[in-house]
Amino acid sequence: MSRVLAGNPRVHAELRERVLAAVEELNYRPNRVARSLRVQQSSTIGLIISDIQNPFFTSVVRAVEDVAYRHGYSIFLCNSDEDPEKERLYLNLMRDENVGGIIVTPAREKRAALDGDVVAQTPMVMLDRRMVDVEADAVLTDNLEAAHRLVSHLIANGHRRIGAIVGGADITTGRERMEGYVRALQDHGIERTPALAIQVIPKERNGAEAAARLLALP
Amino acid sequence: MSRVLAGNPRVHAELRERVLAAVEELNYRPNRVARSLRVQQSSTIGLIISDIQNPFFTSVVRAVEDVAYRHGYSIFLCNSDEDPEKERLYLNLMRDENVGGIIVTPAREKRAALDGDVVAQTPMVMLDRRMVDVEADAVLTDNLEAAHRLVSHLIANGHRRIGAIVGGADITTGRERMEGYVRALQDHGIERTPALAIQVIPKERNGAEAAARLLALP
DNA sequence: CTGTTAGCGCGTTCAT
DNA sequence: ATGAACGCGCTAACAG
Repeated sequence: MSRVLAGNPRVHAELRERVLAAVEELNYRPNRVARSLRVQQSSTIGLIISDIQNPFFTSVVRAVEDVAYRHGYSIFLCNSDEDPEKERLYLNLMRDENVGGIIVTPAREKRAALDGDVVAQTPMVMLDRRMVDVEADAVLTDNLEAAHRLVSHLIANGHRRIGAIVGGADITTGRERMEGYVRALQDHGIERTPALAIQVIPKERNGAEAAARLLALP
Repeated sequence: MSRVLAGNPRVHAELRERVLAAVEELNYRPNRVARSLRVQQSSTIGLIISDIQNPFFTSVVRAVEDVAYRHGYSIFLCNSDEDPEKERLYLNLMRDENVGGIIVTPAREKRAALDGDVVAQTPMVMLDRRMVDVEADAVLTDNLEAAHRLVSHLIANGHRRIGAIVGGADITTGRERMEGYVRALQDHGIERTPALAIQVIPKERNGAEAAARLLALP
């Protein structure tokens, strides 16, 4: 039976027919949990997102789910909510669930210590941000360059008093974008006003508060 | 060992210590797949959403994930993308994964036939929309009443030419809201202009197109 | 080509 | 209070 459903070619047509008939008759469905236990792997990808309400991450989720679906995989979604402790818990959980792989947008650059070595046991890819102390592939944008160009563009248009709201210094994106901002100002000989640059944990609410603070400046 | 970790009280303190020490030493982690196979249940909730990029559903996902987390459950997320066939596949998948329960926002009122009876085998709750041919609890809003009040409000403010863009007639929300719209017009003796009421599958793109059509009307 | 068997890692039951 | 054995449903290996 296993062989028939697995598409093993070395089975007689007649036997295959009989098995398929029985499958139909009993509307049998293979138990994925048992299968997963047996092969020590599951057709599931753990997706640990740092903020499920952030539209950027939403489109990530959508895209990942999309190609996973096309390949017969499904998604174990976790929302770390920018909380390293929750992230750690979920990372361990994914390992314990035998997922085929993990995609994570790390909440911080330094990861909290993991129970055992999740990374060694489960394929993992980082997205949008990195954990600096973990050896794994990552898909990233060049935040420094992007921020630098952004600020340079404003300067070219005659602006001199330029603010910035970016992620915390302990998140790749925040650190790099801040660096791009600072360098662009330097490169154009503009003096920095520290109060104009704010770093927050990247949630909508924090950004709004920071913006309000900037706008209230004299 | 199993007894210790399960918190079974009938085990000697000294033995418990020894077990705990070993657990620590080997940093042992229970295998959730094996557990799930054994108890025929998992601490996982299947969440089948009809459009992951819709901010309404995003907040649903967030909320569900939140309370699941607090109870030690995690989320198996699926995006049916308003496609009944994908929904059917995922419903079956959730059953095959032995999830503890399913939350679904149905893509259509009439569900496609399910392989076997998923509903009989797995607790299920419908959210925002119903499947009319499935016996299960549902958490809903009163769409008819809401649409009725909305339109009545516009009428009270002097408007007479009122358009509507709602979900398809084969989705609970679409059907009910349309009914509220129609009734409100009737109740205030306003003649319906059929071209003003459009029903589409509720995706951002469809809504934008419909709006453009409405605005192009003479 | 096909039937049988072992074992994945648990929780539970049956004996102590 | 604890150890031993069984079986959840599957796949892979082994034997015919």
